[in-house]
Amino acid sequence: MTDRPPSLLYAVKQVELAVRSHLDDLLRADGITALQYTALTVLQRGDHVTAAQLARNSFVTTQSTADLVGALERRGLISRERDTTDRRRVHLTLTPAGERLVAEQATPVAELESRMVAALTSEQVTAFREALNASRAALAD
Amino acid sequence: MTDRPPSLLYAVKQVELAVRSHLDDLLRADGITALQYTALTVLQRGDHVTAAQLARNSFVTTQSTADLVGALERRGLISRERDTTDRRRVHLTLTPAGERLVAEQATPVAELESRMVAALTSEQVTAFREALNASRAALAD
DNA sequence: CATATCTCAGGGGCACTGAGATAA
DNA sequence: CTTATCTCAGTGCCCCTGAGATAT
Repeated sequence: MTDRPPSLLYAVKQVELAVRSHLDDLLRADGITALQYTALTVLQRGDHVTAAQLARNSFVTTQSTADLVGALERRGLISRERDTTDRRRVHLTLTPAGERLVAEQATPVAELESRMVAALTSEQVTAFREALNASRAALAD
Repeated sequence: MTDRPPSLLYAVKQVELAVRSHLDDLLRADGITALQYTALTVLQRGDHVTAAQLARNSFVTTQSTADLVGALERRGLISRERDTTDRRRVHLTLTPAGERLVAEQATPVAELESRMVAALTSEQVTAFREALNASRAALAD
């Protein structure tokens, strides 16, 4: 009976759990979760995102993102605006408070990432990033 | 304004979301979640695991794993046994039904993993695994 | 009519805090 | 007395299915 290595799927999950745990610690004072923070950074990178796009991008249903969006709106971190040309769509935008929160956390979050890959060379980090991107692309329908 | 690459933390989360989505599809017929399946594979690899060990290994509190363990016990997939020498501990073991479920899913899950890294060479897969392990180790307290 | 987006209603899983019982 | 493990109670987030309204 040879000892198989633990699966890559398990390793990915383990890293994600560790990241979430540390992110939740950083964000506890702001009263938001790691997932909510991630959504804010997505909105910061590209404006005029809708809830449906957020859902497709995260492999979940539109309904699931409704909770997320609702929580962020209640906290005044994002605003919702009906598209004037396609009135089914509701665009999400960071409020000034949302922008501020993301800006304030940028440094601590970057430090967390640096700590995560501290044992790797910059070439290894590049390869790591490419492996993650390839994995994500391969599993996207 | 240079366009920073999306963070590694985000890339890890994206891959985890994709994996979970596919795992949930595979496991829906069995009535368990991706996280519950992961717990079963941990128990398969090493017996005599306790809920507290499971919690520490997953960066969550003991209370959080209580729900998980309870759900798996209600489904008859694991059994709980009080340690005779240290009677605070409760060891978790796969039942025959639990063993069977993990065995039946081993092939589909391995195929999912193969699909994920199909675009990578075996050397790149090895490097990927090592980067994941290093990341996990760096974030473990 | 078919498709896309969003919403409402209900339910289960997962994680937290806080508090307590038991045992080492 | 201190520490570790487990349990109970309560809360909120996340995600699902199913159904429906609205717009393209």
